[in-house]
Amino acid sequence: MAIELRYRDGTIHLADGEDDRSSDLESLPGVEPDPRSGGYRAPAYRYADLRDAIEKGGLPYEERVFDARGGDSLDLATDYRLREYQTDALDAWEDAGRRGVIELPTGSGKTVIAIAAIAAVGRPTLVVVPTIDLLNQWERELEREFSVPIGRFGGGEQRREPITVSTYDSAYLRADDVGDAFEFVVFDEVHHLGGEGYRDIARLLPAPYRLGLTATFERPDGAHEVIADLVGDRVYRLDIDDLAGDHLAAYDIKRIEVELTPEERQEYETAQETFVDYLKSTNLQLRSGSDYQKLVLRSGNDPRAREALLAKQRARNVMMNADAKVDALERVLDRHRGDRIIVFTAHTELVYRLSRRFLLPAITSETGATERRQILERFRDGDYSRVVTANVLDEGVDVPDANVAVVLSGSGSEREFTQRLGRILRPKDDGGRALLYEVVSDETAEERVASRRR
DNA sequence: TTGACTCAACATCCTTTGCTACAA
DNA sequence: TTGTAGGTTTCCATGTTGAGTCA
Repeated sequence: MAIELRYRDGTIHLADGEDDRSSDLESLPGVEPDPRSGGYRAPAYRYADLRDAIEKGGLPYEERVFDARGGDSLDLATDYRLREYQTDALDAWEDAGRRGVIELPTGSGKTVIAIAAIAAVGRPTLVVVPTIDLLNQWERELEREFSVPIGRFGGGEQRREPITVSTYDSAYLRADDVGDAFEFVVFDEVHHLGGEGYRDIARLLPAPYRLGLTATFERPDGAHEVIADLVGDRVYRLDIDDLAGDHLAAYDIKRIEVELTPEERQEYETAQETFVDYLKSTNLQLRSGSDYQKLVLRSGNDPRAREALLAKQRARNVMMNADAKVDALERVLDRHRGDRIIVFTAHTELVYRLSRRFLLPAITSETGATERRQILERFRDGDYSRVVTANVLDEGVDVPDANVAVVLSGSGSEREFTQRLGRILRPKDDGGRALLYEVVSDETAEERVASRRR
C-alpha cells in the first residue's frame, strides 16, 4: 500500500496503512510519530522536502494534501513583457526550484515578476501583503491580468478563489484552515514574515512553491535567516544604485547640519549624561539592539534603568525636533518652490507643528482613511505640491511621485531610509535628478544614527 | 456601510573603548 | 593565550497597522 499524505490544521499527516515502514518514515525530513493518530506527521512547510525525499527513496505514495477543487491547471495569460533584470530574477527563482526571495528596490516592478511567476506556475495561489492599501492594489492588478475571479481575505471580506490576496493578519488567522487550497504562495514585503507571529503563516502552509519580494531583505534582528528557511534563500538582488539613472531616477543626497540652541544643548547634554552615567555605573555595553533590549527588560524592576531610558528618550526628542530643523526646512521650501516635496519626521507632534507653520497637508496614523485618500489624490493631481508625514508613507501605500524628499528625523533603520529615498525615484519625464535632504543635529547621537542607516 | 473605539502585533529603541570569569 | 558571554522571568516610549465590536 502507498503512503498517504494529507493536510490537516497546519500539519502533514502520513499514513502507511497496514505496512510497517516506520524506519523509512522516521528518516524523512521533519517527520515524527503522532501518538494521537498512531501515524506520523510533519510540519506543513516541510512538504516540498518531504515529497522529494519520498520520491528519492522510491517509496510509493499518494498525494492528498491539496484540495481537489484546485485540481485543474489555471489557464493564465499575461501580456507583460519583462525587463531584462526582471527576467533574470524570475530565472534565478525558477532555477532554485521555484522557491526564494527576490530583492529589488521600490518602483522596479516586483509585482510584474510575481504575476509572471503566477502565470508560469499555473496553480492556485495566495498572495500575502502587509496593508489594506496593498491588498486593493494587488486585487486590481490581478483582476486586470487574469480572467479568473480574485479572492480576498482581509478588510472585512473572506472570499476564497484560485487566486486570493490576503493581509498578513488574515493569513495568520486562516492559514491552518485554507492551507490545502494553495500550492503557490507569494509574500509581498517578505521582511514582515520575520515577525514572531507572522512566521507561523509560512509554517502552516504546505505550498511547495514560494516567492518572497522585498526591497530590504536583511533584518537587524537576524530574522531573515528564519525567512530563508521558510521561503527559500535570496536568489536575486539589485539595489537602488544598480538601477538609478536607468530604470529609476538618478539622485543626490545632501546633508544639512544644524546647531542646537543653547537651551536645547543644555537639555540634551543633561539627559544624555544621565543615560551614559547609568551605563558606566552598571558596566553595561550597548553594541546591538539586543543589548538595548536587555536594558529595557531591566527597566521593569530597576528604577534607575527606567530613569536612564526616559532620559535617553528626552535626549532623542531634543535632537530630532530641534528648532533649527524647522528653519532649515523653511530654506529648503524656499529653494524648491516649483518642486514636489515630501517631508518626513519621526514624531507626529513635529508633523503638526510643521503643518501649522508652513500650511502643509499632514498625514499621520491619526489621519482617517478618507482624508488620507483626499490628500494623496490632490498631491497626485498637483493641487498640493508638498506633504508632511511621520512614518505613514514609508511603506505599503501608493504614494504619488515627488522629486525632493526632506528627512528631518528618522530612525537608524536602513529599511526606513531606503523606503523614503524610494519615494522620489520614479523616473522623471524630463530626465531630472531626485534630491534627498537629510537634516541632522550637529554633535549629537543623531550623527551616528544617520550613518547607521546608510 | 461608516465611524469610533479597543486590542494585539510589529518596529525601533545603541556608548566609546573596556571588567571579569570561564571556555576553547 | 585568546575569545566571548555576562543575571531575568510580560517590555521604559512612540508610531503604525489590521481585526473585531458596537452603535
